[in-house]
Amino acid sequence: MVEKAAYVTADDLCQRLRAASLRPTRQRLVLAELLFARGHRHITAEALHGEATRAGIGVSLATVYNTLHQFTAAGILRQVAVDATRTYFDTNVDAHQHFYVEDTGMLIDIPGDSIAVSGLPHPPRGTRIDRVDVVVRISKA
Amino acid sequence: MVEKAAYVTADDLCQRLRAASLRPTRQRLVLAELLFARGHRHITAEALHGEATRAGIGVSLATVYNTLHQFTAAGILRQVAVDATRTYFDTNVDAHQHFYVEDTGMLIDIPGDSIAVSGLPHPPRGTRIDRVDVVVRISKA
DNA sequence: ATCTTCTTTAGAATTGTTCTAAACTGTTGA
DNA sequence: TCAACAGTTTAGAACAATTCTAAAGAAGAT
Ligand SMILES: [Mn+2]
Ligand SMILES: [Mn+2]
Ligand SMILES: [Zn+2]
Ligand SMILES: [Zn+2]
Repeated sequence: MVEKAAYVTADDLCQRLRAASLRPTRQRLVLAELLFARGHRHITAEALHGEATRAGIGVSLATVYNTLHQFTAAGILRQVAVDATRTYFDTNVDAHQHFYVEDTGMLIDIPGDSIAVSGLPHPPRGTRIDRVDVVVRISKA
Repeated sequence: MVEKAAYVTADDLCQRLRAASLRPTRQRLVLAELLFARGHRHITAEALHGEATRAGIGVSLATVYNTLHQFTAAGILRQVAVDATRTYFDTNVDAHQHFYVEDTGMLIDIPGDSIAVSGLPHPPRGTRIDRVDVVVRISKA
């Protein structure tokens, strides 16, 4: 709901990792900084690996995947399923929805309090609702 | 909206293929029958290939993929993106939404007229909305 | 029948992701 | 301070889903 402070210190990130019982290694700090230092992001593993590499920090792709999954398990990231060919990770873990630009593969947040879904039938007996995802697919013109 | 007749004849299927400028080959007819002969289905390429093979008809996996994509282009199938690891094809092309059972990978239709999404912001200028997908993720207990 | 075009297919290739096991690093506490 | 242990990283292999290639086969038109 409330936007995070624009600047996040290395110490902040350290805390966050410790809180998740993750050792603050060089790799995790670099990735955490790329992910969380400036506002929210929607990014794929490959893209994040590219950024780290371009930034001159050696992080293997395996570590990027490990880290993204650990962060997701820790609840500081979430996955968004919009396209069968790539997995997006979202640094915004508040309830919210997405525009998906099919031409470019870009995701745009829709604040959680702007959209309402009504008329949901009961889930099948023996199941409970984990989440309601809304993806608004848009394209040029 | 209206449910299709329970029985679909081979001739029906032929027509449908011709209407899409697709030659009614043995393979396409077999796949069309598996897909459309009895109510609606949500199925992956691999699963459909398995069914065809088990039914004793030789259809290559490449042909299954080709056919599913051709049917999708023709508007008699649509794809559903719920899980990054597999692509589901849906024989129900009317406006409707889904429950997704995360434990089993099963999809369950939610009639289009039961759910309403309100409060959608305008799409970014220069884009138009193609579709609004709602996925209700559910799991056991 | 013949020709043309469309279709099928085996197998290779590609993509995105996960696994393995060995080397390395952070943390702890003697 | 430093060994010892547990947690972490990584290259590379493996895997799963899907697409591509190019050659052989089947359909429709004449
Ligand atoms: Mn994949
Ligand atoms: Mn895939
Ligand atoms: Zn988001
Ligand atoms: Zn459906």
